[in-house]
Amino acid sequence: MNENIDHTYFEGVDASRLISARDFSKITKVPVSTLKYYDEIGLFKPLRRGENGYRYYAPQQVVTVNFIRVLTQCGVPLKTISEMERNRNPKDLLQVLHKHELELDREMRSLRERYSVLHVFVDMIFTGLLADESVLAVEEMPAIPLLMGAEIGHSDNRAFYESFVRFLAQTPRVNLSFPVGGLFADMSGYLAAPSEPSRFFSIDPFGDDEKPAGRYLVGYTRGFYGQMNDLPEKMAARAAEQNLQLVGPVYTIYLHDEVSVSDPENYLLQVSVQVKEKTR
Amino acid sequence: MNENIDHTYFEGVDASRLISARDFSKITKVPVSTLKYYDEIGLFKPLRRGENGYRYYAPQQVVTVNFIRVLTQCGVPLKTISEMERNRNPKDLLQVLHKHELELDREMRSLRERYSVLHVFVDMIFTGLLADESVLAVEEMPAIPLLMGAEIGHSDNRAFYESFVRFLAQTPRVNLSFPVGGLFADMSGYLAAPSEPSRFFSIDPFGDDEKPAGRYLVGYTRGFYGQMNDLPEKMAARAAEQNLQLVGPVYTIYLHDEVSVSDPENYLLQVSVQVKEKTR
DNA sequence: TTGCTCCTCACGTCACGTGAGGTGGC
DNA sequence: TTGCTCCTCACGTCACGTGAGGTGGC
Repeated sequence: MNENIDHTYFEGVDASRLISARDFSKITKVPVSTLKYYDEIGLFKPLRRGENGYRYYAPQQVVTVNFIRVLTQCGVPLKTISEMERNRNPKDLLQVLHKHELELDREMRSLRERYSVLHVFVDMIFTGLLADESVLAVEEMPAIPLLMGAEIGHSDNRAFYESFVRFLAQTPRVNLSFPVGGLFADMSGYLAAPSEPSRFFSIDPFGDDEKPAGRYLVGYTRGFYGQMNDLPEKMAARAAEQNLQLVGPVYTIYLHDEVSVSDPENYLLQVSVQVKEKTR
Repeated sequence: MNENIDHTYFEGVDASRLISARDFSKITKVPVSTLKYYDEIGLFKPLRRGENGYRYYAPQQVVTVNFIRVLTQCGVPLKTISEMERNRNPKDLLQVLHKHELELDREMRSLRERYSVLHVFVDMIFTGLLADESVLAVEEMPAIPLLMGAEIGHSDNRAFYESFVRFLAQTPRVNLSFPVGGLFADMSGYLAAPSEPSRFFSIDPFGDDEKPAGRYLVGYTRGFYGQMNDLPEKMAARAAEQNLQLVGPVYTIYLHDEVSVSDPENYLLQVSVQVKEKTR
C-alpha cells in the first residue's frame, strides 16, 4: 500500500530506526509469512530492502498493514485492496468502507445467530444428559421460543416426509440451523398416530411463537426418528391414574439425535404436554 | 455425519421422497460443489446413491448439514468435525460446543472492534472531505475517546521515531488498528518543535482518555508526516489577533494519510487546540 | 433429436504455512 | 566455529470453484 510513496520522504530516517520483519511482525501480530506474501503480490512492501535482501519497515507502516488486515477480515479480497490502492482517493475509499459497514452488519447478525444455534444445541444435549428417562414426571418447564410451521393435512400415510420437506422448503422463513420438533394438536391426536405430527416447528429463539412456561407431564424414549415405543400409552395411563388434566398440544423434541449420537437406537426423544391441576 | 447410520432405518422411505443434490442445495443453501466435497472426504454422505451415481438425501439430513456449517463457520476444521463424529457422544460434543461458545465470544468482540475501526476511518476521511482547509476557524468539536501513550523524553532530535516505535510496541494495550495522532503539551510546545509531539495517542473508541468536547481553533495543512508548513505560526498569529486564550494540549490528526491518498504531498493534517474566550 | 440434470476427473484458486538449503554479521 | 536471524524457492494445504467431457431419462 506504500509502493507509490516516494522514498525520498524517508531520507531523514536512518536505517537503524527501521524495523526488521520479525519485529514488525511482533508489533503488528501479522505473521512474517503473511508479510512476505503481501510483498510478493505487491500489496504491501517494506520501505527499504537491505543489500542482503532484508526487509525493513517504517513505523508508520504499522497503521497501513493493520488497515489491510481489517479490510481482509471484512472479506475484501487482497486483489480488490490492491486495485483500490492503485488509484486511492478519499471519496472512493469512503464508498467502499461504507459498503463494508453494511457487510459487517450482516456478519454481526449471522454471528449472533450462530451463537444462538450453539446455545440451543448445548441446552438440548445438556437437558438430555440430566434427564431421568426411566420416569414419567410432572415438572416446571420454562417458555421456549419457536417458529411454527404450517398445519399438515394427512391425506395419506406417506404424508410425513412430504410435510417435512415442505416445512424445510419454507426457507428463508424457517432457519434450518435450529433443531426441528414435531407437534400434535392434543394427547388424543398423539395416541391416534404417534408418528404423524400435525405440525413441525423450529426451535428458533427469534421465532414468533412459543411453547409456554408451565407444569408439564414429561416423558422420554429412545429410538430412531418416529419410533415412540409405548410412551404414548404410558403417558395417557399416568394422566388417568393421577387425575391430570392435559391441556394444549403435545411437543416432541429430539434432545439427542444424529448430531450427538452414533447409534440411532439411542436417539433421545422428549415428549411434553401441559398439565392443569383438576379443580376438585 | 450420517455414515454410521444403518440404512435399514430408512427402508420405509421410498426413493421418490428423497431429495436430489440440486434440491437439497436449494433448501440448505449449501452449494452442490460443497456437498460433493463433503461426500468426497467422507464427512457427510447422501443417504443413497442411484444406479447412475445420483446423490439422494433424506429430509432429516438438512439439520445435520446445517450443524456442520455452523461448526465450520465457528472455525472448526472439517477434519476435526469428521473425527468428532467418528465416535460422537453427547458429553464430548457438549465440551466442544462449550469451548466454541467462548471462541464465538472472542469473535464477537473482534467483529465489534473491526466495526469501530471502519467507523473511525469513515469519520476521519469524511471530516477531511468536508474541511475548508484554506481558513483557520474556531468551531465546536465533539468529544473523541482516545488511548494516550506515555510521555516522550526528547533527549535528542532523532527521538521521534524511537518514541513512535515505543508507542507501537505497547501492544496489546494499544490497538494498532486505529489511527494514531500526535499531541503537544501546549501551543508554545507546538511552536517550538512542530514535528516533536510530546505524546502519541490512538483514536480508540474503547480508550480511557478523551479529547474533550468544546470550542477549538482548527487549522489544516497538507504534506508528508511531520511537515507542518507555516501552520503553527499562522495559528499563533490568529490567536493573538482575535485575543483567543488557548488552553490545553494541541492535537494533530492525519485525516487523510497513506491509507486514503496516493500522493504524500496531499496527506491532510488537522490541528486543533481548545479556546477559552477571554474575560474582558 | 433436443434439452435438462446429474455425474466424474482434473485442474485452478485464494491466502497463506512449511520446510530445504543457503547467507551474513557478531 | 557457533548461533542467530534473515533470505529465496518450491511445494503443501484447506475448502472449495470451475470447466471438460460424458451419461441417462423424458
